[in-house]
Amino acid sequence: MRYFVAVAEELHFGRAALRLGIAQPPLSRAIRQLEHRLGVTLLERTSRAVALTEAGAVLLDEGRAALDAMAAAERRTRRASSPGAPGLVLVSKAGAAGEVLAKLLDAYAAEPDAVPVEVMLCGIREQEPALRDGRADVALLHLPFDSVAGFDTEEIATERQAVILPAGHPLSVRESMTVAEALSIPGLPPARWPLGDGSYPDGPGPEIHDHAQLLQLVALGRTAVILPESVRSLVTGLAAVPVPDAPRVTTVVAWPPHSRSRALASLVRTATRL
Amino acid sequence: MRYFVAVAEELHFGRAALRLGIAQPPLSRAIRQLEHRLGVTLLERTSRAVALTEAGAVLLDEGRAALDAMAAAERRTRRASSPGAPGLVLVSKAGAAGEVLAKLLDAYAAEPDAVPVEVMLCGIREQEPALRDGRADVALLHLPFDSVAGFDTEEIATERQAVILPAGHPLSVRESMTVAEALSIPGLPPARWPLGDGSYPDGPGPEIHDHAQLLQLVALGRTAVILPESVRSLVTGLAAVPVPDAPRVTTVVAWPPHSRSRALASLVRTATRL
DNA sequence: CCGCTTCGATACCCGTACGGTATGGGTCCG
DNA sequence: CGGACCCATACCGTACGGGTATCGAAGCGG
Repeated sequence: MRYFVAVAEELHFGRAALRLGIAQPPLSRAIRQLEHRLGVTLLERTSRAVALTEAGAVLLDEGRAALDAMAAAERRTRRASSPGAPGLVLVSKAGAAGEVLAKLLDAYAAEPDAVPVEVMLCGIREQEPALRDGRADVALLHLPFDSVAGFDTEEIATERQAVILPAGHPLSVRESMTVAEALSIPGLPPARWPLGDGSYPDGPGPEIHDHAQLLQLVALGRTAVILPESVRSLVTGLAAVPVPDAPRVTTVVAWPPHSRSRALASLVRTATRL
Repeated sequence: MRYFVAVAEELHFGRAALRLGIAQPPLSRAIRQLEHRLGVTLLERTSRAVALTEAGAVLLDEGRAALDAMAAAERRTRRASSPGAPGLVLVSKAGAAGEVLAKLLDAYAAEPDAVPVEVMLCGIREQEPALRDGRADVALLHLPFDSVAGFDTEEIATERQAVILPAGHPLSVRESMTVAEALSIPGLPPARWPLGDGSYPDGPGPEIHDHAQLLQLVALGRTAVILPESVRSLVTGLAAVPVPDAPRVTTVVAWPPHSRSRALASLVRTATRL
């Protein structure tokens, strides 16, 4: 399965073999054997190019999920033993959910059955994979930006959004703005967020990988951005103008649905009481 | 992984080996190698008994999920090719959701991009595993009875519940009943539904596996049961008395979250328009 | 138009790792 | 104390995965 996913992603046996650390002929053979075992043609090969068939595309999707599940099994099992390891790994976007995160960690630490929690801060669009492949046990996600597909969730906070501007910007004296106004501030093109597949839409604004980078770009006067109001408390030197017509942002705690960890259940219970 | 799950479920190397179709010594060795590779003790063995460690319990959970994902990948890939196979497999509880199901199938069949749909009817608590391991692509579930953990869902219908009685039962002339009344009808002990782990609670009523069996038991005057009103249309010879204080039942369509099938998306879109 | 390059498939060889049988050793029971 | 039970160890054979060398088809440039 690892072999097939590599080939399907590279669409090139040579590069896939390199990535897998094996030679190309065994890889070709392995894929042929897989096709034979399934009774299905997964790849259309010409001597110049490789293309996925319909069935191949299905197996790429499903196979990725299965490999993630396997990796998750291995990681979580390793962590379940070894007392040095943290009891729970919580993943959050760097620079987001600061207040809520601190409150949650404090409240949980005060619980009688609390275990050590490791906080893992990562970029945008990195939380879901981490949760799926077992690097993390629980995440703080933000609706409607993040997708919660396939996870159990509990809402823990909701807040309005504001447009974040460089301090002293002429518009920072405004009482409120509309989304349309915030997206068309002269000289401050809106930042571009990654799409579902990791690519970026076209446009004049900078490409964003995480919140720290984003807020620095705002401070430098290169962009403006609509974000939950609470980020204001994270950085000085930025102005925030409420945007009433932007959707409210809901912070949710999310975890893999089959999890039966008592520590996780306790953390979630704490979160719902915030 | 298959080997470990077998041993963890049987808690007996000999039986597990039998189930796996291999001899016992290679199985012992395989488990030891797994433990060594993970650097974790998974099983506490004495010469008389085998017990799971904490880490072993984690691996049993996660490993089951991973094996399901692998099986799903294999099944869905096989079905994605082979034009004889149905394009979608929809699983529903036998005897439930009759009207909604028929309406959904009709509406979907009228869509321009409809593919053949195979309907798989199964017992209670069988839908979730079927969806997870790829035997089915989409399910009709009923809240709050079924758990939708780990699936994407869309609501398609909601209805009141009624207590289903043998025709001619003295109470069948009532305009309505309370839950408390319905659960304590003399001579008609409430049926016992399976719990999450497949076992049954104690009590006088019969153990239920599917709705067909249940309705037959009602017709025979052996039990009474609170069910969504629509089941009344399925069977003649039964009476239904509304139970206003029972929770309303919501029928949802559920599917694995990572699915990207166009046919499934179309079916879901049809369902939401019902 | 012909070589050269590119890329997947084939042929062949080798080592390892998996599966099988036989047996050992600890524990509980009669 | 012997026997039954059950997991571990020892040993052996084979089959499968991986490596190298090479082929054959398809673009592409001179």
